[in-house]
Amino acid sequence: MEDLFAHSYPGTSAKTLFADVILPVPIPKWFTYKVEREFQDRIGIGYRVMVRFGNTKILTGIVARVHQKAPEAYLAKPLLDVLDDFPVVNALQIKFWNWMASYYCCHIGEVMHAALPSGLKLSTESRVQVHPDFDPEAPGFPMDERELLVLETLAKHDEMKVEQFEQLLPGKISHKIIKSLLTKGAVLLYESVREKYSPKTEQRIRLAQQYLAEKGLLQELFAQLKGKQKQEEVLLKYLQVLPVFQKPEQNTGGIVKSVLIDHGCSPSSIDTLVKKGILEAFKVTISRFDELETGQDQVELSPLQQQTLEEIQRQFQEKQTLLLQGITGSGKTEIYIQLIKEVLESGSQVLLLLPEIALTTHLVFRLKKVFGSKMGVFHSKYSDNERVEVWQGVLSGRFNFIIGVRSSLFLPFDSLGLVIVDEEHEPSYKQFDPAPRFQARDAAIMLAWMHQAKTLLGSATPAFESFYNAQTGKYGYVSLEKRYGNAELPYFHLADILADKKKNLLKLDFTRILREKIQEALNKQEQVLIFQNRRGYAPYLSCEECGWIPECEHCDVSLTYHQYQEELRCHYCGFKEKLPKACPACGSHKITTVGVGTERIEENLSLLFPEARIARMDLDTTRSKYGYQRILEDFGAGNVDILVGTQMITKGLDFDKVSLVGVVDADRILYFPDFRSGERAFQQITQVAGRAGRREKTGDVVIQTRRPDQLIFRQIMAGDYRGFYQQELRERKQFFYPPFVKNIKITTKHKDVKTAEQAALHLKNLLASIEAKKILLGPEKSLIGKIKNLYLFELWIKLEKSVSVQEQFKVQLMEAIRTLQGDRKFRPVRFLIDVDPF
DNA sequence: AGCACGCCGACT
DNA sequence: GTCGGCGTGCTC
Repeated sequence: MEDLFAHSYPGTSAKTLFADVILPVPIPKWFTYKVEREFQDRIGIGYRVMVRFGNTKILTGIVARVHQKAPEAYLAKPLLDVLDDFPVVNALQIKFWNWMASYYCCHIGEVMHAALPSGLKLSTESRVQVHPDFDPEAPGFPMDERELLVLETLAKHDEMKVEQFEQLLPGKISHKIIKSLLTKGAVLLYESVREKYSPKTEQRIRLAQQYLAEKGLLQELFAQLKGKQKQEEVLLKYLQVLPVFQKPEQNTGGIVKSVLIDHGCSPSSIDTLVKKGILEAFKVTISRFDELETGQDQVELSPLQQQTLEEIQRQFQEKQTLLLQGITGSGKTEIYIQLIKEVLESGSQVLLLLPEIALTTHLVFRLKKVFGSKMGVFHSKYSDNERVEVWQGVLSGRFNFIIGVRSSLFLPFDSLGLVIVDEEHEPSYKQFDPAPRFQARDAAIMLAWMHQAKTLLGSATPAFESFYNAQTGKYGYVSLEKRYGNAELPYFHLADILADKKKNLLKLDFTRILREKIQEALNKQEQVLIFQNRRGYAPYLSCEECGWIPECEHCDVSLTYHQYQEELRCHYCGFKEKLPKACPACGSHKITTVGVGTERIEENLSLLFPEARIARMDLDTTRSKYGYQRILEDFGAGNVDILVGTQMITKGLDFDKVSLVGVVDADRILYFPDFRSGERAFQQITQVAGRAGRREKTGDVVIQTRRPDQLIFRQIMAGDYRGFYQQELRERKQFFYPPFVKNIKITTKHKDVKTAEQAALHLKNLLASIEAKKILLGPEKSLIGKIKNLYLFELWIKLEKSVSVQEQFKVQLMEAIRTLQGDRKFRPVRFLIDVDPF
């Protein structure tokens, strides 16, 4: 009987509901909470809920499942609250999170943490208040001075955050005092929750209704205001901007207050009129993004582009994923636009992933012109509020096309039709830290698959894995390269650093040929790009007498010299130190800089070419939200002759006047202790070289190296990606590197060297017994052996390329780590797992 | 991960 | 004696 009743009124079901909640904690579990009656008919998958976790913490979680099965092993706690009227996360996303957690060996809570903009995560603060029943006069417990101090301070405010007491009393003592006051019943401790997201509002002004109804009143009013010139002015201005008597309905929306002020009205007079009840002030919620009309920008495809587009469409019929190889400036953008248009017209959503630094370029403006306000941009420099608005925009359907960085994979899409990953070879698609350490390109393919959508990977110099997958037929492949000749390839010059040095021709790190080419370009008023992949002034300092090098106290790295602040800094833990006047080892004053950073190159250039206008673009000069854009605009406008920069200059520059590109130190890219260094050198040098010469002009590229005889340079110069690929592939096969094996890197972290190493060694032994074709390497001290006083050891696993083997292996790997952590000796050791590491 | 609880050294 | 170190266990 009861059940029948429950069926007809689901909200009053007699059965208790339970919710499995994902919480942002690294525990490989879902947590089951009881759903109280009041929440039963407004809960479901993807709702945010507030729960008590442990004794004190209050957390925001996401509901992953609602069911009726009470947990057997424990008593479920009740949900404290359901935060939304509609789900903010959909079931597909939860599926995606689960995949990511299992593929990248992390906890779903960590994925959730990365996925939700923090504006959607509630923060709780512990607050303290004087207990309402507390009587300070009552003879009760004796209070000591510190307790009285806290009570006194508290009495002045009606409530305080726990952290505020830390200023009053040093750190941890305040905790104790509050605790003792709590047991004495003098104070009340509670968690207060606040929504972090706040909508943007705008102050508006309108005419009070009564004046609108009766015209006579207004005339009277003007008579009254005679002599009050400023106020009269405001009113006149208002009527001028908004002719409310012709169109009374327009008064409701009023005018933006700042617009009136911009028209020369005095803010105080406006306020006075509002106080008198003549004008009304009100607030409206507005979007943080400009509403743009969908542009009418027409895209014309060239015959080659049209042909390529058709080929892409043809291959998409058979393949889910497709690699489009096309050199920069070959017209990929127009093809993207056409594809996106078609998918949007069919009613599906589109996601275009870009590496972070490519996101502020003309490409975005171009797309904005075409797709207008239906396109959302998701930036890493966006504020939290802006991110929440993009999230909500996808949820509400306001945006059906998103262009964004790797984390835009997590936006709440419900019907993706196409995902494009541009510059798919870019290393910035891989997240290093913290978990989930995912590769956005690969995750995008999985996400697309879950949506039954297509993925298009675009690059001029594809990642080896992608090209391999295309070669083996796993992906489709379309090329957008000119077939005959390489008319667009610039003239390459290899400059031998050592040879010039011997002949005394190397001046301030510049070879003769590069100096001459720069001078030539300057004479012709053409622009120059100088590429140096190291920011700062100099990597490190060294004593000329004894060779002493300043090192960080907490990390196993040398300190970087920052000229501007005259200090030495650790890039790993933030440790700072004033520049020593004398060498602490031998007392010598001859401390010199070793190595070259962008700052130093900039300085050298200004010495070599005093008449040139030089700018620098690296992490340090582009930190602000629009810093990058400003430098690019300046360069584009021709206000700069020479632009020095890191990898950033390989992106987004598309200027006709660049006739010369210089690579200061190619060896730095080439000799990186990493199996991908060759690949990366090929990609980076090709990319930056591609900036030289456009359209009708052929540019020059000068590559400075100590080893000009290397094969890779000839391949770069010939634009021979395939040749390079073939040769490199043979090496990868021979030495068991991806794409022939699956790499997993495990890093152990502990304050004691021995323990860190032993943990890795024990893990290796446990893994050795797992049945799978594999190679185990290490443990070896990490490249940077110590960070923040924790020692790091690495274990590399090369696993056979079989999905089922990998899945099993990962499960057993997690088990092995759990076993190890059962050993008290290894309990405090942290194990970081990196699947497909770089 | 955080956080509380609990058992040991170095100070008023 | 207390304070505060950090090893240990737990979170629905």
